[in-house]
Amino acid sequence: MNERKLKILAAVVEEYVRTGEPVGSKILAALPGINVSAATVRNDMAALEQLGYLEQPHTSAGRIPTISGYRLYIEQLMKPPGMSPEEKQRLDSMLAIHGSVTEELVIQNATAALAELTQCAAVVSDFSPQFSVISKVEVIPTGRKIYMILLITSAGSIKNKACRLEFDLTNEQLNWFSGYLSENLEGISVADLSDELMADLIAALSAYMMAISPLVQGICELSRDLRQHALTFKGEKNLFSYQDLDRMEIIRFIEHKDELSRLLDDSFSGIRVLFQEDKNSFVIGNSSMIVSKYRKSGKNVGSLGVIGPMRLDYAKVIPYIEYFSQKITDLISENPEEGHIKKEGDSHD
Amino acid sequence: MNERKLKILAAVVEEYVRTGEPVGSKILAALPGINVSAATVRNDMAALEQLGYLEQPHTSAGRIPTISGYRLYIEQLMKPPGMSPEEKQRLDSMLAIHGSVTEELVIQNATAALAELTQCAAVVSDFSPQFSVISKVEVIPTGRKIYMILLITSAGSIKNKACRLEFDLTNEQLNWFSGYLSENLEGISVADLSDELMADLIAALSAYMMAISPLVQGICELSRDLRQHALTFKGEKNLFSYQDLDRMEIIRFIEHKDELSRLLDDSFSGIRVLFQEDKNSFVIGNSSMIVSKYRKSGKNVGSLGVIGPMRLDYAKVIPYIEYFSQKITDLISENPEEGHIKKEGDSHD
DNA sequence: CTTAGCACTCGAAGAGTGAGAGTGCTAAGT
DNA sequence: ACTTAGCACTCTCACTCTTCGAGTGCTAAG
Repeated sequence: MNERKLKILAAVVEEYVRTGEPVGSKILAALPGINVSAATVRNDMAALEQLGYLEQPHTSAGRIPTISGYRLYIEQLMKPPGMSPEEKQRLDSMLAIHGSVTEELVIQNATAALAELTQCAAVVSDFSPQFSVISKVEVIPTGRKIYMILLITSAGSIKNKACRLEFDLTNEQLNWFSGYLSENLEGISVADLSDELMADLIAALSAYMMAISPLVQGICELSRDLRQHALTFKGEKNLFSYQDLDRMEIIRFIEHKDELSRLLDDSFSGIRVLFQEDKNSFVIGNSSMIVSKYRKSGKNVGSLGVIGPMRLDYAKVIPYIEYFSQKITDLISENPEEGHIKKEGDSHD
Repeated sequence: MNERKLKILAAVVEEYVRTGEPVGSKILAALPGINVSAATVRNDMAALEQLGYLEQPHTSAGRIPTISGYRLYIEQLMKPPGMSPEEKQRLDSMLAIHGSVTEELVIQNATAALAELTQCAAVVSDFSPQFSVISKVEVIPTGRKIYMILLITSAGSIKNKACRLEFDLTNEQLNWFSGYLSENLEGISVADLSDELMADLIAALSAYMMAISPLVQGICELSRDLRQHALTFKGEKNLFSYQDLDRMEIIRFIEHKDELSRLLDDSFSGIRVLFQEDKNSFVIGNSSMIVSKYRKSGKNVGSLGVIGPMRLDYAKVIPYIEYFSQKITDLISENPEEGHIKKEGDSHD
């Protein structure tokens, strides 16, 4: 395995990603940087095929990279072009759409930006809400026996739910209930909103349950919402533009969020690239998935990534993902020394 | 244009919708209800082609309906099977998912249900928020110079936005501002939240603007959000499963919501069916779009519909749309006599 | 170790063919 | 006057056959 073989492998990957056609020895020999004849390239390619990095769709076609080929390219061969300050600024401005004040917005914006930039589907599994604290609980009558429950967290996200009661509450009842909730829930960490805590709440309120049961149930549902981290897709429809991804598989993939979710929540660090290694894998055939963790004050609190065709400009896309996950980490981390929410236009280096 | 020709046209439409193959005279002649020979059917089909209701993909193929053919079928020929009480109940239960307490939820659920039932994309343009009233305005500090503005309407929808100020407000300032907003905005109809009203607000607060300008701006944005009715899609991805719809066109269509929005807001009554009449139309080729208005207390306040292939079981889908739009009308109308929010399980006939 | 030369392989694209589905027309039947 | 059987005709689809060319592996010479 010499230098030149690696160079040829890299060239095959890049050329195949660019054109979508199997790459032949003639084309490679003509490439700058490869200063040997087609015959030599052929010999090297035969060796690379032997090693499992390349394959031939059929005897008289060029070579295409195998999964191992892509792996080797991504891990050792590709040379991501450094990002220019202008580019960084462009990315930053995409993050700041509508002045993302809350963590949730930061993360959602970053995911949408990633989908847009890469023309792939982007996905994020955010369980940072679990590490926040209930900062406010309100019950607001909105007319006709309907009451709105609001839960606001320290991370700035709002959950709400409307409930219909059998009877209207008196002001006194409302104030009491509202006060009780504030007393007992505000300051509690979301992770501690266990079903037991909810059961306690229900027990404590049992005397009043007849009247307010839908409200209590609403609160339980909201707390469950908060605890379970949501998986969000952006730009799924980008996937449908790629010829080499099967529509049915895409739909299956999008609809089975649970498997994806399990995978994203796996603990790992750095960037991870996944392919459909075997037919039973839930990853879409001919697709690749690149995921990265982001952190909040040192703890892993979510993963984001893109799903696209295997023929992907990894040298461009991977740095984007790295940049975004680092950026999210900076923006949502609590320690102002190591990263905090800054205004658009500030520099981040 | 006699009875039999109409029967044949209907049969061609139904058969073509079912199989996707051009329909020949032999198949038609064999159909129950058509008791003439294939030759006679051929003569009639030739006449229907002359009249512009049918066309031949090529000389030796069967006939397929033209747009006019579909139109005539939809307007006069199809016989929608009446919905059984069980079916109505099934539809009703789809509407009640998660006990749709607010109008917004009712409408969103109905749209999702429609997409699911028809396996098409469903779309809704809801401007009912314009006819509701601001019932509550709150400003809630959520830490670190961040304040959350909440707008709640009488229809039960919540809009919120987080704003970052330069400095923290004192309790006094917060109470004053909060009170001022309640005083001046609560009870105002959303339709009246004009830019002028906002300008007045800004003028009145000018003395304090330095400190709270992001908040005021946030309010303006929220009021704009409320006034402009959102166009929502559900199940867009269903469209990608249809062979005869072009992916690129689908994407173009979904991304250009403005044209669609213009069309949905057009005033019309009853059900409207659209096809791609000419190549410049923004409607997807080979697709059809069926839209219907729903009302609130007599006023048109939104439209919902489905977008699917032209080969659609109109006799099934159109009644669904009619039923849902009527149901929404019932559920969101204010007059309890003619329709009001009822609990799941109640009857609606 | 590299390269030119060459025979070989195999898919893509085009041409040719037969089968089959469907038509329009004509002439006979009711 | 309308319906129907019969028939010649048309045109696509699926299939085969063939050619073309890109790309290969191997060999032998540099």
